[in-house]
Amino acid sequence: MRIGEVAEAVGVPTATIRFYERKGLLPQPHRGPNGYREYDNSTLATLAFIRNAQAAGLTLVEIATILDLRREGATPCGHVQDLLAAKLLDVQQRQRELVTLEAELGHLIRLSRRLDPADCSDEAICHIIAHPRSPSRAGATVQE
Amino acid sequence: MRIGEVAEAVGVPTATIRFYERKGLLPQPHRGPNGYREYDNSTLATLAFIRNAQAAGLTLVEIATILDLRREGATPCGHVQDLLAAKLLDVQQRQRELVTLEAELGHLIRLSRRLDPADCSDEAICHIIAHPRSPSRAGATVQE
DNA sequence: CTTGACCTTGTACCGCGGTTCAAGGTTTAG
DNA sequence: CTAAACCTTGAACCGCGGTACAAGGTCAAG
Repeated sequence: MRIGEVAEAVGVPTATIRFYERKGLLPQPHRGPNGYREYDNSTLATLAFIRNAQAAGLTLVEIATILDLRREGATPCGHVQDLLAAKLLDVQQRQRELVTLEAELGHLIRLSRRLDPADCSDEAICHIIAHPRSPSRAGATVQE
Repeated sequence: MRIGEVAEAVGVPTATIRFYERKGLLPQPHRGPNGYREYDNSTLATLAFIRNAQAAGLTLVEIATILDLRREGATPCGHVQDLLAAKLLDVQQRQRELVTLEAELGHLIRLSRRLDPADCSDEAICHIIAHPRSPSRAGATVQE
């Protein structure tokens, strides 16, 4: 198969397939006499795997480590278990941060309904914001 | 005050202060005879505002729109209310995505305890992954 | 023989929020 | 006088996951 057919079959742009190749997610494919990349069905399987792994929240670098293990002949299942467990912790941590942020936003929105814009001083820029809840107590800085 | 003192007082690198200036978050400051930036207390207030707004999950571009309104002489409170309301929806949407992802990860991890690595075929790469839950039903693609 | 669809490569660009580096000028303490 | 600590500018770089563009080669249909 040529790259366009693979792209069509998997629903991914050809540029993305070349990008994955550069990143080591896909092996260097055979080349036809014209220099065109030639793929077989295993490439479709790998691309499908990448999609599923992405859906599980894994990064391309993490996915690459799995594919590398497989190419070395190992069974990457143990490594995958580790990655998934770590990812679950990440996701739960992120959830906690978002819950904190949600509470903060709710707090500010409720506050904004009590405040009169006429009272908003120039120096405060906007008096709705500038009401940090728990100044240093409930740590967990959030970056979105 | 010079940039280093401001940085010290607010707890932000000097490079970040110049970066904010380039992005329009801070106005062009007065310059001393040596070309050094000269700041007054209003800059400290603006930087504190930026920190609080970031803690509320606002992006620098969003914060800039607030500061711009204030510099035009307007009271940005209404705009801030809109931003916070939109941000709350974003956060809640993201939470839903993370709950879905958490469930998916839990599913895969449980699955991995039932599967024997010896059964993992080469072509599947890893049989733990490749079990998409609700193939197209519970939409909400997650990008982390 | 030309047109269009496909392929090749290398390179630059996107948002996001900065950080770091290079090459110089200034000021301050000893 | 000299060294350290400060300041200036412009520019490149980081991770992340691609996307886009330019300039060319190849191939099939009409």
